[in-house]
Amino acid sequence: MAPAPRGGRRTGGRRDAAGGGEAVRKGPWTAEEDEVLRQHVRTHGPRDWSSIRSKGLLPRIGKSCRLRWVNKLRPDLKTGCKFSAEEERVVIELQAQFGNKWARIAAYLPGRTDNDVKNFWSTRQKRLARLLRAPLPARSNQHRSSKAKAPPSSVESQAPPFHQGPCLDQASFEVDNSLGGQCCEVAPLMEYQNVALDPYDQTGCGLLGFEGALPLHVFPPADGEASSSSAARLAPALPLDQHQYPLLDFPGLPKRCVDVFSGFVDAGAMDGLAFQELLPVVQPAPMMMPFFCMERAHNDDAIKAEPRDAADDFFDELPPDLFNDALDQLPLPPSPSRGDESLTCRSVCSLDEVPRPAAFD
DNA sequence: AAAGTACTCAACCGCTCTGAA
DNA sequence: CTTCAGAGCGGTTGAGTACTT
Repeated sequence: MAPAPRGGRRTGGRRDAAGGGEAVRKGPWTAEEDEVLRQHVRTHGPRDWSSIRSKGLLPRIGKSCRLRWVNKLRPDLKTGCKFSAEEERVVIELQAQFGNKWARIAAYLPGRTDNDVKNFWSTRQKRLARLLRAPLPARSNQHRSSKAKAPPSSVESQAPPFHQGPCLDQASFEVDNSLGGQCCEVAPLMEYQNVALDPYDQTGCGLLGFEGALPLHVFPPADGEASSSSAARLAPALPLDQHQYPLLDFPGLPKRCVDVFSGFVDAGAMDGLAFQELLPVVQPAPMMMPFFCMERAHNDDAIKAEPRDAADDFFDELPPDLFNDALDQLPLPPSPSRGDESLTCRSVCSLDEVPRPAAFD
């Protein structure tokens, strides 16, 4: 049953000086208005929104008509169902890739609109902020400037710098001055989120290992591996022996989720979002964030035998090169100058220079 | 049951982009 | 080249609902 129409804000029309004095209606749409709009689209297609008002069909501005169609009336919309875990995963992945380009992200989610994605992300941010018991950060210039004119060729061709994790605006992690004040780039939460959610893992095993306190690299598929998203791997950006390994305390994790001795978390024992949200909370110190080493269980028959869920099928239906494209676009961090690679989170070597953990070979 | 809080989502605003004149 | 209007996008708001205390 469809929920009762929500009360829109600023209901009631007002005079629109630019519209020739005719009252412009705002606020919630009625079923009659929706039908008029549908009829217009049937006749003219989803365009000429302004003509709806100019022809006297509806006392709504074209902008409002377009929005109503795009967000509510389009026949292919998934209405009334929450984002699935896989949709969440896609959003997180693509948000890390594209930033707050909701329309672009929504293009990868059939039946979802930019508004849906935006609302989902906003809700998620609030939830995370609450979990962190910290207010959302003051809006960064970086995000404010999303509307600022950027060189067109660079905006689309360059993904956000690796260190500019968009999630939470890096809010909750202060610079760790214990590293001599040199580590000025806070490791983006998104990296951890990505790993926690294991967006490349199609095995369903959900095993995530934590081994250190490093940012990650995404490895391209190794030779001979299928050129699919599942071949992507994450690995520490720096040699393990260059870093201290913090003792990790996961007070919030259900005991059954953590194998204390192996250091692996059974992410499958809790839903992805909860696990993901827990991560920032349980980190003892900013730069002591553990990294999570992807454990592709190629050889684990038991894991392979686990039934695939609908989430996996969802990914199967995505264009096979979707994530390859995304990975291809991951910016290569600048090559480090010798000797300072341990100083900053982003001072990591190019992918080719990153040592592949033996576990992946 | 009431009050408070969190969540969802529709719809607005302001701005940028784009193409036609 | 400039102007202008329409389309599109991202940010924000606030009402209604769900959940918790």
